[in-house]
Amino acid sequence: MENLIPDIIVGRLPIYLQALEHMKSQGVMSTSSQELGQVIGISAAQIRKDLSQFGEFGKQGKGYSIPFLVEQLRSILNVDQVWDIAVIGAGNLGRAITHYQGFLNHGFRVKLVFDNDPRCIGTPIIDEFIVQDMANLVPLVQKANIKIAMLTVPASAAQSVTDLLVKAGIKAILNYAPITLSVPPGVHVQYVDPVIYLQKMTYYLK
Amino acid sequence: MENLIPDIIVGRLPIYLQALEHMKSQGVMSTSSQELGQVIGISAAQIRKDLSQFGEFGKQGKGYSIPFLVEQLRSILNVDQVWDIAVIGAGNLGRAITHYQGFLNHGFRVKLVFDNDPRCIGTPIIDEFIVQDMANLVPLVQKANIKIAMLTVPASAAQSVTDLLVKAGIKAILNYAPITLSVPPGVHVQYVDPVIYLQKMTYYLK
DNA sequence: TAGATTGTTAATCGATTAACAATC
DNA sequence: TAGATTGTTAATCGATTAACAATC
Repeated sequence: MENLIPDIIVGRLPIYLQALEHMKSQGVMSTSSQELGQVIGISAAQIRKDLSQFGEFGKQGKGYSIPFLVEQLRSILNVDQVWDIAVIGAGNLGRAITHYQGFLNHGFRVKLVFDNDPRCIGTPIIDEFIVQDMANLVPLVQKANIKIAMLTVPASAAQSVTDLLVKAGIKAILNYAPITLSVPPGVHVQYVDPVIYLQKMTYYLK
Repeated sequence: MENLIPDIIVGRLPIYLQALEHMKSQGVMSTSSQELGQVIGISAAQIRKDLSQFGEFGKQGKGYSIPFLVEQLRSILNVDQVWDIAVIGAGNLGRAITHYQGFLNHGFRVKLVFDNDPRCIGTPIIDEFIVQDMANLVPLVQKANIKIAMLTVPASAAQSVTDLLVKAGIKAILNYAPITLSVPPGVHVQYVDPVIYLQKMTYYLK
């Protein structure tokens, strides 16, 4: 039987991975839960508890091998492979995402870009990226076997586009639109509307 | 004495506000905790409990007046005013953010944009937006009395730029760079690195 | 009035922290 | 070996849910 890991723990794993990859790129070969916790602002006990859900990755008295733990976390998070992504909406944000180099080497690659604006369809974003007609979204996403989408369309279009994405077999949506999406069970959504995060901070200001 | 509200509750208020503003724009004048919860996927009990931290905004048997609750939430979140924002990094993402219309009417306005690339400094992003030299960040942010920054620089520059922002009096940072920032107490940081959110979802895929 | 829905209390559930034996 | 740090257990802390009297 599958051991069910709380979502809140899963959400911390990418943060651990990010910090460990940074240390690794600096040539640091090992760390402790204490040191890692200091860097990312999480208690050492919590890091050890979280990791213990997945195995025993450390050595008493020694801490953790960074290359080993990076490898383990990549495997746990399924980013020891490359996931193709469809970007929906070729406005300023969609194009910025398509240009972003930060996905490479972290498990992701933008493969298709869609828009419904005729002035935009067929134009190149970079060399190989031609903006596709949203009307062809379902067959093209299905054919490319893409499971992840990034949604950068206006709020007014977001739900209807989401319905298309679900129809096309998309299982994970990173949503930049300022609206809560309705999706069937088994489809994951993460919200990254900047306004939500800014308003969370202005509560504490003034 | 100030009543201390848990951060997790504060984080839900902008979601309530977003949904209520959407309903309001549709001409809906009132709602219940049940209905609102359905829309955003949060239990009715939790919504009532959260709101009760700040006052009594509903009427038994009737629910909540949407215009009234919107007004109250805006006031609680301090977005019944307009906050000027400094965007740091005039790359693809920084420029996309500067163009984004979604801040207007939600409490925010991009006021200054900075970069350190000489080929970029002095060029206009839109009519009134000239990219400013990062070397002038501290005095310009101080003079404009800006308290909120959005950080779109590479990870390698993020911490040193953050130190400048803190020096300039910035109290809230929305960080797109893939790195945990170190800030003094009283400075708030929210993380919106897309890779973190994508990796959180790929855990559940395949 | 009768029905609906709030605000709040108490019970449940889940997450974090502290502490330490095991051991590298 | 002595010191350091893990993995894990038990205790604490906090968040969510269920239930219902109050009342519009």
